[in-house]
Amino acid sequence: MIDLNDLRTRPEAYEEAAKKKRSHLKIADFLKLDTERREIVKLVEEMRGKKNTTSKQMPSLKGKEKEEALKDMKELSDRMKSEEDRLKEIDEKWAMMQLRIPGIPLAQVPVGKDDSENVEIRKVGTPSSPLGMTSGNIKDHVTLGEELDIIDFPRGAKVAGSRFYFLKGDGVSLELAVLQFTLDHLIKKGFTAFAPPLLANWDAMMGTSYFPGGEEQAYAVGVRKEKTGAVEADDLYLIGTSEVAVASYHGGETLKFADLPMRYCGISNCFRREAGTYGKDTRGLYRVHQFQKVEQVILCEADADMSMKLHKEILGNAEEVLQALKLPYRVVDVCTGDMGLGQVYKNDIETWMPSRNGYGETHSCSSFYDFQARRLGIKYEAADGTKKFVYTLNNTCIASPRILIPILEMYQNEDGSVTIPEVLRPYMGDQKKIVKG
RNA sequence: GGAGAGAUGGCUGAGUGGUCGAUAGCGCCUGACUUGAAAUCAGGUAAACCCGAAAGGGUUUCGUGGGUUCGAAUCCCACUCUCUCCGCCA
Repeated sequence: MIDLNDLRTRPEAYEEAAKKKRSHLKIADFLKLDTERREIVKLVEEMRGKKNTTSKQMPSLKGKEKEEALKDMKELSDRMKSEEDRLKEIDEKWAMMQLRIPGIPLAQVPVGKDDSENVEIRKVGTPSSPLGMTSGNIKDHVTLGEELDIIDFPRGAKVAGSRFYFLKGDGVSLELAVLQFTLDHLIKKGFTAFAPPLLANWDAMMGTSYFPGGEEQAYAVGVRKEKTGAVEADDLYLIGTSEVAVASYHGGETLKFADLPMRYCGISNCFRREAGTYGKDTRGLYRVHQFQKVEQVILCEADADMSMKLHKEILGNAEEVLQALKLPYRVVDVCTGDMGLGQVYKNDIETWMPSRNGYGETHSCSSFYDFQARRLGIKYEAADGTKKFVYTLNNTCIASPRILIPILEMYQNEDGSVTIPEVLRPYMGDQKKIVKG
């Protein structure tokens, strides 16, 4: 899991990271438990050693000798049981606590409490009114979607509840077009595409560091019985991103150095409960329970420079898609308070959305160093023969329907029609516009 | 969903209560022979963690989790996965 040697060497760095990431975990508490655990481990191992030694002699013993040995062993066995139970108890606590120890943000990451303190690092394109509009009669995507009969919110709510929707007719084609365009873009760049399982187990959710902590954001199928590990039903979770499945793909494996970096992308439906967001972004396609996403996932050697190089690469891939769609956007450095537990560096891309009269988050690019790899157990054999944990990164390449917001709104025309972005037309039978009727 | 078979080291495959981390073969490494290679022969060859400067020592691991036992790869229970047959099905 966490690099314990590193943690023991410089606990203050982790303490600071926890503070910056607004975690309540006290590293000192963990270290105290860690020390306690090591003492018990030592004790238990000594007892086991003694047991093993005697046990090996047992077959050669006879008569009185054997009887005495049996008596001793019985006694030792009883004492061991209670110590082993104590160890098991502490081990569980220790492991859960360890899962909450953060990755240390890079020095350049701005310190801040939440997304309001993210720092803009560049702006591409100029925020503007929709391209085909001269009047101020600008419609938002909800109105456009309704009038063009390509998005249906009321019926989505009827069938599944709030934050669900139907895409319909050209709305479906537009979504598939933008996904296919993006996927092709990545495949051309040498990415291997995955259509992963949409359900994942606890290990995958934990390994990618969504669990523990994010349980209430995931739809669960089946219930895990505490402790026994037995399952009530299926014990699976609907993934919130294909990253969960794709990053876990090589879980427990040792990779060949020559195969690194691995450039993977996943296309999948994504499911999020969005608990705790009541009343936030309730209108439209911005925050919905189910969406589709093309996600980039990178596994690379344990090298900071290589990781940063790839971070920029996958950030660039996403920017290229937005540029091809001719949508204005900006890139921000995400501050410490808005980062996930394991992330060491993170950029968001925010795309201009006229209805919000502002930028809205559409992409999220994260570097994890070995944080996920340690949880997932993904190693590689370095040139010198030693085994190291890989570094992982991921970034959205496109997420729909959220990206349909700027597309519909920026490409709307005076007559209420929507022009289809040129790069998407080949994926829609050269259709140029979405019109009423 | 029903019936059955199985899961052991990089691979194949032995092992049904004790000196078994585990026979054997393949593969791989080292050495000998050879101008070189092949073949042959000899030796070696799992991982994680802990203690140690090192040499070395210890613990754990035979699908996973429980249990029985002084002692479990081996016996019992549950689960997971794979394969075969039947049923159902996009």
